[in-house]
Amino acid sequence: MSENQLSTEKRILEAAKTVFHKKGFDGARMQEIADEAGINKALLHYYFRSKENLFDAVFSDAFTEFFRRLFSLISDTIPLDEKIRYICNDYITFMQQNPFIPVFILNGIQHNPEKVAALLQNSPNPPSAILKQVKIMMEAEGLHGIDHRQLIINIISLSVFPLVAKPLLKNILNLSEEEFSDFIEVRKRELPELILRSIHKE
Amino acid sequence: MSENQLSTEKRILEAAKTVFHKKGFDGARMQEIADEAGINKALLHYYFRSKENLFDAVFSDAFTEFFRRLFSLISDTIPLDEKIRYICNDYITFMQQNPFIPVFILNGIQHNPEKVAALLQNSPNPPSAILKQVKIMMEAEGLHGIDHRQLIINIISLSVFPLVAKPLLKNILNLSEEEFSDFIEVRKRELPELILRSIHKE
DNA sequence: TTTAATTTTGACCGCTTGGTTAAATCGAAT
DNA sequence: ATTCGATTTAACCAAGCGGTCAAAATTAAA
Repeated sequence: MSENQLSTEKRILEAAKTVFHKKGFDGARMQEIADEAGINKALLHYYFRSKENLFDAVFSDAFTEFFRRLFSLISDTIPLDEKIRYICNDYITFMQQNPFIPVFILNGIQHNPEKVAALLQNSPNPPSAILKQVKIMMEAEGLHGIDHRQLIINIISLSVFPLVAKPLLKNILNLSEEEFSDFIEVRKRELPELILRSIHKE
Repeated sequence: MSENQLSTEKRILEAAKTVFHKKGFDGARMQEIADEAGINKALLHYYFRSKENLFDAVFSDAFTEFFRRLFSLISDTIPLDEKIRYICNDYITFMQQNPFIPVFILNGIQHNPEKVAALLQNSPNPPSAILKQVKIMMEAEGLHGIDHRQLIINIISLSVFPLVAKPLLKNILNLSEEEFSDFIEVRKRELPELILRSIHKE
């Protein structure tokens, strides 16, 4: 094979990722993916039998990467407050680098709920185990003021949503691209403190 | 016109709303909307010239309703803490009743950013005015610990995101429909307190 | 060099899509 | 009853869609 080229299969996956992330399943065109990969459309079907198959591959990747970070950080053995700082930072940064992934996943769930359920349950860190772990950890630190599930959802909401709604927020807050970045940087610093204050009894 | 029937145009809009909200622009089919409205497909084009036009009508409705609540609540003259309580409650309730709207709007933004910008600027309560108002109000109450824009985003994030990600959360937290409702009810009570604690200097 | 297997292509297919059109139907005014 | 405009329909169209296929090009094995 040639010098700097990736394998054809990898090129296809990269192209499919670009197109599917931006346009979703219904909005994506096989021809556009082929063009993006610089190959013939028939070759897509040679490697992945159908559009559905190709989408599944892209979705699994995105979904796995999205939750691997969260779940592995949560199940780490560092103290709770440090954990919260890590999650906010790590998560926000990841989504800054992959701006289309959150909405892509949200739509993907509606497109095929059963597959998502299967992906979650077959994860190396299934949600049920994570939940139990957080609950135990919070009890160990004497935090009874808030339900552990509510805490998790708060962390995710505050970290994820502003980037999910980025185009909207930029418009509402009238921010340029740089100003929006600054705005997010401030959040990275302040969010953990806000969350920690919300769980420590005063 | 016949007894209990709505006007044809209203019937079309209702049908389009149902289909577009659930499937988005790309996933929706004009034939499906026609069937849902119980009319011929050509009639859609008689009232609205194109799919794009019909979508715009539906999107404007959803978008306007979504932000009218927020903006009118914010610009009300009640005290800040009461305002926050109202927003959390009202907003969460609205989205419980219109589960598809948030993701629909999020996708709509990607589909036609310029139109969204226009809708925002032509609103009776443009964002810039709202922002200024919140800033003044916070300064009047001596709240200098947090940027007013960060506060607004926090409120929206905590209220909206759990319902945007409902199918995912139900799965992760392993909740039935009723249990999820209960979970959200708890949030309605606890969110305002959490937010208020985050802005009052200890 | 010949052979066999794999990879890539262009041309093609059947179907669905948004959209059009001419004719039919209806409602009210004359 | 006739006319006339607005409404509704069935039939149709060109374009675009996902997908197929046989042949060409490439690579590896003999």
